[in-house]
Amino acid sequence: MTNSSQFTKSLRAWMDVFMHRSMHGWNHFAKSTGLSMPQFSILMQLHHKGPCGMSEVSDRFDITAAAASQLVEKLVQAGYLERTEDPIDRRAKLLTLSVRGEVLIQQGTEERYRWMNDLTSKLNAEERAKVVEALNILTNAAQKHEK
Amino acid sequence: MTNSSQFTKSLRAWMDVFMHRSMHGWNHFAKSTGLSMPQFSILMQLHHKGPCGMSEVSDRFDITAAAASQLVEKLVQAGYLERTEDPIDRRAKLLTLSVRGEVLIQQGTEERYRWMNDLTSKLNAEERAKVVEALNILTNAAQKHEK
DNA sequence: CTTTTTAGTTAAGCAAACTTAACTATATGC
DNA sequence: GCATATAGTTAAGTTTGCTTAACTAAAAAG
Repeated sequence: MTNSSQFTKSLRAWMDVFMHRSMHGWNHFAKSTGLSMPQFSILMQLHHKGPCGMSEVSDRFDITAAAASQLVEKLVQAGYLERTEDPIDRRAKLLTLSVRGEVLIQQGTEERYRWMNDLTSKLNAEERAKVVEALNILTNAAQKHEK
Repeated sequence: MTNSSQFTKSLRAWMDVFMHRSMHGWNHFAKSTGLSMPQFSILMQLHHKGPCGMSEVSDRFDITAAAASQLVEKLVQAGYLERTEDPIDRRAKLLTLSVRGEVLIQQGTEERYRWMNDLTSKLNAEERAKVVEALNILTNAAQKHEK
């Protein structure tokens, strides 16, 4: 097998198992909190990208401004989000995760992380070191790639 | 920093960026196919775990048998799934991805994979080798852990 | 200063996911 | 063999996500 196809194969295998597992986990967690996936995804987005306006929500999830507004309204009512007026542009709103929202996402991440941790708990020190190094390489590459 | 907390930190950082990105990607892809996320998730499950009965779908997604039956019906109508009678237990149904369903999931995986590939395209041979090794370690660990 | 964009909200209505309840058909336990 | 449990379907009704359309308010353009 060529190096390149080995790379492809390893990437695919890992993505397959990891994505399947983590999607299931998030779904399950979202349900346990009483939030729908669209609602939950907005919290995730805020957590990941930081505060933003309403329009970024509708862009990101490819829904109308009306739909975004309604989803956000529910999250504000439930206390997961804070929606303040943007002082620079008073038409715009500034959406930020509330403490409650932040805690919720942390808990979800914790559960997801725990699976990874269990899974890697039987690795020896050398293997763990290799995993750390590779994940750092990937995370760096992703950050460069995003911007 | 201790080794253990370095490990935790690397794991978290990678999970955060990767999950956010891939969930967005799947959402987008599902929307482009005209399938809803619940419908799409069933196809993903079938792809990942292989053929199963109706009850496994309702268990897996934590929905009633009625809901599962209705979702599956739509997927069968759309030609993504085949629903046959289980020859051993004639009450039960055997759900399998059709060729069309398989192709759909392959396409989605392809897109997700392409992102990873772009992101890693600037890595040198040594880095790629490290990534391959680590992902193989993780995939193996996950497979042991699942069963 | 007036016109036009832009950001967001609200209301009405449709479509999809989901539930409960009643049902059919097959398998299992006694 | 009969009662009971299990696998799945169908129908009715609720909830939620989403859209379009009409709106308010502020910013930008002229």
